[in-house]
Amino acid sequence: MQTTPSFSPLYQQIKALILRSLQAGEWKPAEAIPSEMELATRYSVSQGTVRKAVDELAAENLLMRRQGKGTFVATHSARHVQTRFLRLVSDQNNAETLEQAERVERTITTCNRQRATADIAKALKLKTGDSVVYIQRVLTYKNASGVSTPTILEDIWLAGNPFKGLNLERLAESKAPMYAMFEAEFGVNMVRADEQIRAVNPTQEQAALLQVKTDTPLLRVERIAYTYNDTPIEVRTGLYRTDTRHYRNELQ
Amino acid sequence: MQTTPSFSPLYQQIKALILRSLQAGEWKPAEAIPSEMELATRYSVSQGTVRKAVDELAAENLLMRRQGKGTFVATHSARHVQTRFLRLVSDQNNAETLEQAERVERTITTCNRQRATADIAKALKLKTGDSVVYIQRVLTYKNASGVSTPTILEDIWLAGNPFKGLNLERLAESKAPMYAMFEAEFGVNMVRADEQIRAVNPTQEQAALLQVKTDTPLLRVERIAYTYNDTPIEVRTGLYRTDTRHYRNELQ
DNA sequence: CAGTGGTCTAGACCACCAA
DNA sequence: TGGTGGTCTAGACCACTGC
Repeated sequence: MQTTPSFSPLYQQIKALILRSLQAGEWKPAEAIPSEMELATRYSVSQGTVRKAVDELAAENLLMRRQGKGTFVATHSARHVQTRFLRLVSDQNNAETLEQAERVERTITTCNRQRATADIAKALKLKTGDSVVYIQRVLTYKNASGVSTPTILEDIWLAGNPFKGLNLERLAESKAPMYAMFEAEFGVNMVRADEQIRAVNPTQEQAALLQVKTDTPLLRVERIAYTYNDTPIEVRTGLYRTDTRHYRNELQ
Repeated sequence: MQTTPSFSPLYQQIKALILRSLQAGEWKPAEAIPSEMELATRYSVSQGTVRKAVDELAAENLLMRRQGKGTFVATHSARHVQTRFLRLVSDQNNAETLEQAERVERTITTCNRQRATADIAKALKLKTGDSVVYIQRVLTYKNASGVSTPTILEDIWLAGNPFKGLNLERLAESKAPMYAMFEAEFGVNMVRADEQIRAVNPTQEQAALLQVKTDTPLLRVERIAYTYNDTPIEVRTGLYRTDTRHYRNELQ
């Protein structure tokens, strides 16, 4: 054992190897990866070393462990993690709301291919003018009384290359959350995101889409989302109404 | 070894014992706790079991490990963790800004003892009418050109009991961040917090204190902060100007 | 140099799951 | 029943710190 080519702990090297396999798509989302013993023999290390590598990947939400069953590649399709990246929740955040799976309607208002502006290109680590997919959509929540409230307006820019063939039709016919669809249809797994939050007023057009007045304070949430290896792949600007909902955060 | 009175992993029991010692103040913030070997003999378990318990406490930011030196009780006084609970950062978030330690001026506008309202009491797990300390303050940032901008307005309610003797003078004379002072003077260590974020407009009074117009959109950040064992001990409502700063968040 | 945390191993046993 | 992850141990060695 103990190959140590460059100097880093063995388990970090194993972690990098597993990461590479994930990235290469050797194991797809929701599939099981080989057992700890198999990985140990494959990499010629002890089970404990594999365990530590897998522990870290599980802590970063790239893998999911299930005792007695195996270790699985994280997926956005699993029921309880669909809202992993959506921090806007109802003010009466009761079990009820979670049970009812929050009837959300997604309306795509725009979907086309564009040339990246300097800002977008920089955030996605592309060159200005490179092809990107632009999407605008509105999320509308329906409460128990049947009242519909447009609540979230999103402008989304996706790196063009990984999303060849994405268009309005394919978006519209997908009923799954967007990240679950990206994963299933394009093999793009969102793993991490940074957000910057500000309070703003909407423009005329934005106000119309959210059915609010232009002097309504809204949250503007600017997100950059990453796949494996810190590769930025999506820029997303969300406008959130916070009259009956709030952005929740836990500080540790 | 292997006592297992109730059923939970040994390392969880060890973790609970260490937590109890922290809570009881056996080891003060910034002090070293006993070495892993000492703890192992003290609790009659192997070093590996202690290690796993300490690992989890370190992951939760209750302990800090330093190779070759020891394991230390987390503190809000340490230079690089002073802003652990303040997520509002400059838009040009460069090294410079961090270096310069962001000249902040804290102005206490109010400090008195009050009877808890129903809302505050509930959040702090007290009874309506119990004694609480109320503080209002303004944080003003000074940039390199010497321009001062009042940026954060905070209303703070503290559980009365742990903060006996806290008054305007003691607050005013403390130059350290508030949580560092709480820790040093009252033995209260903030460990975790939940925040709810909305976009709002300020009232007349709030607008005056932040030197903005009443139609300026602001972030309202409602925080409940906890000590050991998930005991709520502070309710804090912040109003943040986001014209040159933003609330940053990392999603995983 | 001695003492601390960090890594790695090998092996035992437990808890959970499915067939 | 056999396979999976989860716990626990004992011992070896490494890397960092400070005297």
